[in-house]
Amino acid sequence: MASQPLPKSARGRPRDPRTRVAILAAARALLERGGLTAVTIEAIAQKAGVSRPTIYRYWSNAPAVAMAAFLEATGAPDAARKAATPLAALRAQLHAVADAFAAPTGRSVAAMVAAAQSETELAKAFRNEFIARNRDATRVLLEQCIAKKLVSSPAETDLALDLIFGPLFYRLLMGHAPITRSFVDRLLDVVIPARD
Amino acid sequence: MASQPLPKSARGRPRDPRTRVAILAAARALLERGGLTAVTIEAIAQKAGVSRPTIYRYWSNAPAVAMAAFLEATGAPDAARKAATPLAALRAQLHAVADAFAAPTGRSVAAMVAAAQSETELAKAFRNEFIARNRDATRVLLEQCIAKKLVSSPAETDLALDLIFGPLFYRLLMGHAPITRSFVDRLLDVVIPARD
DNA sequence: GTTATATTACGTTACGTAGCGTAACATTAA
DNA sequence: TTAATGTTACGCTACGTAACGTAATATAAC
Repeated sequence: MASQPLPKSARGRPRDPRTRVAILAAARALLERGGLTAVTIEAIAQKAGVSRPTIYRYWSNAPAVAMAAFLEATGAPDAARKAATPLAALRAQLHAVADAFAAPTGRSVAAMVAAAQSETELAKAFRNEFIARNRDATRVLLEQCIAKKLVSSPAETDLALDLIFGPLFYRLLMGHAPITRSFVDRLLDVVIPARD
Repeated sequence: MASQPLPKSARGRPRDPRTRVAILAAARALLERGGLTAVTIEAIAQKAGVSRPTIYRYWSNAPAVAMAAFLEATGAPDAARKAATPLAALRAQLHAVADAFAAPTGRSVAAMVAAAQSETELAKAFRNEFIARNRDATRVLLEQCIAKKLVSSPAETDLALDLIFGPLFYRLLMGHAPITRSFVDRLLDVVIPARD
């Protein structure tokens, strides 16, 4: 009897899950230390104890690996959970963003923004994952604030998001001024002044 | 009488001014078409009709040439000259920025922001020239508006500048929404609401 | 003035290196 | 038997530099 061909994923030698993990961990470490230019296939291979061709069997090029590593290391924002009010939650979440941007992670974020400028696929992945994640989480909190009339509601939520995240990324990328929690507070004072 | 040694620039064969011009023009053209990755020393050399070593005698690497070409092509902002009031001038200048960011020039700006992430020297040059130029020009107009009480004065001018340029760069780099004149207008409505 | 000489710009050629992306083949795990 | 992985080996692009010769200009010596 001719047996049905098994699905690809079940035939042959399975991928060693440690391979993927090792590659991403190596890429992440290289990214944080030396920026995007340090993330070469050769360096990843050596650091991860994996052969170069194997990496190409997972991703198409070095920036793609870097992006995957970055996105996997960057979970959904969750700093706002134990806040009492939506406004406090919003503030807490943006403080967390400021902290991350000011820390070494910030350099990785900047590197990914830079990488996304030259490759469409990377740009799409970055926008749909990292940017959207932060924007959406903030949008939810912002709309809760509006619904509960905790703030003078801004004309448009999307505009407000640009007014909040724009300056944060601007400082991150230009480096003309530090990214602090008080900077976030002053931004919020302008964009969504507390009611009364 | 032992004559003083002449300044370096007066001895020997003078540089052919066309060399520098040709290199920068070639770099600029390559930058606008193919982004930063297209600006290689080899491509510049070929397009400019100049040898590779000659380029290295002027600049240390390809991104440095690209930055020089970009900065030379980007003069000081001047769109605000024939405006009637400081507020109109401010608006006109920022409309010009929006137009530039929405045009092919915008891609060059984004490419330079990206390049500035990996090299300190480039970052400094970019910040001190391009960013400072735009910021300073806008600051002057903004302070005129405040002095004449045309707007509700923002708490800090620098914060206002971040709130204006931040979202513009944010949209340029992320590409999640278009950069239009009405976007500028809505930004200004929030950051410096017109008085009364 | 005319002629040497120093100095600098530029081209040509060549070199070694890094990193890329791919192909061929052997080995290993299911 | 099938597919994952390692090993090795290519060819390619671009880099950055070095060596050499020549062109252009200024200064100095006569």
